[in-house]
Amino acid sequence: MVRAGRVTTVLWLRRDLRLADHPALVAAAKEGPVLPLFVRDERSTVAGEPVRCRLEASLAACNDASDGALVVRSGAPAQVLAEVAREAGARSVHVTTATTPGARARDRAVAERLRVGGVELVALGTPYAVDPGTVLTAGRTPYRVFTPFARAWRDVPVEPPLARPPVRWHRAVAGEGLDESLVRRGRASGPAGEVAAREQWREFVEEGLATYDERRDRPDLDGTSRLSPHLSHGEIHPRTLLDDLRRSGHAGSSGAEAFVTELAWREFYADVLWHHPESAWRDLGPQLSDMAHDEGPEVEQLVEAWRTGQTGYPFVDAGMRQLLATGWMHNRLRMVAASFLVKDLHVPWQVGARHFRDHLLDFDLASNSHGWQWVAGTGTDAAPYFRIFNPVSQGKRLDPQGDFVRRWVPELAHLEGAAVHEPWRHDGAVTGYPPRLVDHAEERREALDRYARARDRRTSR
DNA sequence: TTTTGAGTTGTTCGA
DNA sequence: GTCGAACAACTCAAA
Repeated sequence: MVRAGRVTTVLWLRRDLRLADHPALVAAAKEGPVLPLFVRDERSTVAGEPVRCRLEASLAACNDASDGALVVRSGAPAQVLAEVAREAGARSVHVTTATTPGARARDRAVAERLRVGGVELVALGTPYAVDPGTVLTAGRTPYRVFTPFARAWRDVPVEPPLARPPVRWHRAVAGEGLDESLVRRGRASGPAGEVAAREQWREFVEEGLATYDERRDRPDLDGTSRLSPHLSHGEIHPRTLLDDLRRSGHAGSSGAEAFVTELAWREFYADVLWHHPESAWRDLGPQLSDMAHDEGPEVEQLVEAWRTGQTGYPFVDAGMRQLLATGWMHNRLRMVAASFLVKDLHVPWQVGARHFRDHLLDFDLASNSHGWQWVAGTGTDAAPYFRIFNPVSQGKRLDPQGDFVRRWVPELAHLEGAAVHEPWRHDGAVTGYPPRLVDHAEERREALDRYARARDRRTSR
C-alpha cells in the first residue's frame, strides 16, 4: 500500500509515453496526485504529418491508460508548465531526463524559469537501459568505438524495471483535447501506445526472436522487431526488454544476442551524442569532413528524385517509397539509400538526415545523426571510406527474389525474380519508371577520388 | 609510456 | 563461378 501525500506533481511527458517502468512517475505518485501533461511546442514541431499523427495516437493511448487524465496544452514549455503548476497547486514538475542537446538546453531554461516561481523541475531516469555518459573507458574517457563500448555496456548491471504505481490522477486542470482525426490517421499507420508496444514485444519474442539473427537483414522477410516507433516514443523501456530476455531464458541465444546488440547501438549513439552534442548536425570526426559536396539547383533535383523514390535504382527507390508511404524503412535500406545520397549523389549527409527526421515514425536524433555519419564516414566508424554500397548487388543479396522491390515499385511488377533489380537490362517493357539518375560505377570512382583529394589536402597541411 | 591488435553491416579485381 | 587479397591510414582501447 502506497501512502501518497497530498501535493500534486506535474508529470511532464515527452518521449516517455508509458506508465510502467517510469521512474519519474513512480516518484511523482509518492508525492500525491499526479497531473500528466503534454506540451505541444509549436516552435519545435518540424515533423511531417505522419509523424504528428503517430504522436497523437500515442497521446491518445496515454490518455486512455490514465483514465482520461492527460492534459494537452500548446505553447512555450516554460510558460505552459508555470501556468499548469500554478493552476494545480503543484510545487514540482517531474520529467524523464532529456539526453539530446536541444532538449537538454530547453530543460535547463525551463528549470530556471520554474525555479523563479518556486517550482522545482525534477529529472529522473533516461530513455536508455544505461544512462548516457556513464559508460567510460578505463581511462575515464568516453568510448568512440562501438565494440568496446558494447562490451563495457553489457557489463553494467541494469536496474530491474519498476512496476506501474497506483496513481491518483489530478483532474482539476483543463486541456485542449486531442485531434481525433490525427489519432485515427496515426492508428492507421500501426498500433501506438504502451499496450500495443508490449503486445508487439511479446509477439516478437514468441515468433521473431529465434530467427532474428538470420532474418533481420532481409527487407523482403519482415524479420525485424518493429519496436523502434514504440521505443522512440518511450512506450516501452529498453530496461524492460533486457529484463524480459533474462527472465524468460532467451538471453544468450543467437537471436537474443543479435537483438541486444541492436539495443547497444541505440545506447552507444545516445552516449556519443551526450558527449558530443554538436555532432547532432555536424561532423563528429575530421576524416572525411573535407570531402567536396555538390550543391545547386541540379543537385536539388537529384535530391528530390532520391526523396520520392525516382532514382532509377529499384532497391533504393523501394526503400524511399516505403518511408514515404509508411513512415518506416528497413535498416538495410536506410544504409543503402544513405550511401546512395552521400556517395553517388555527393550530397551532405545532413540533407538526408533531415528528410529521415521529417518522415520516420521512429525518429531518434542520436541514431539518425550517427547512422548517417557512419555511412558518410564522418562518424564513429573506424575507417572504411571505401564502404560504398552497390545498390544492385545489395538488392540481389538481400532481396533475392525481388519481392520487396515489386511491393514498392509497381512499375516493375512485370519483371520476375531478381531481374527487377536491373530494369535497364530488360528494356522495352518498362514504362513509367525513370532511367538511372547516375551511373553507380562512375560515381563510386568519383567518391573515392574526392576522398583521396580531401586526404591529400589534409596531409599536406 | 609504448605497443599492439582491432575496427557492424562492402566492393572489385584477378587468379 | 568462387575465393582471397587489396582498398590507406588512423584512431581507439587495453595490455
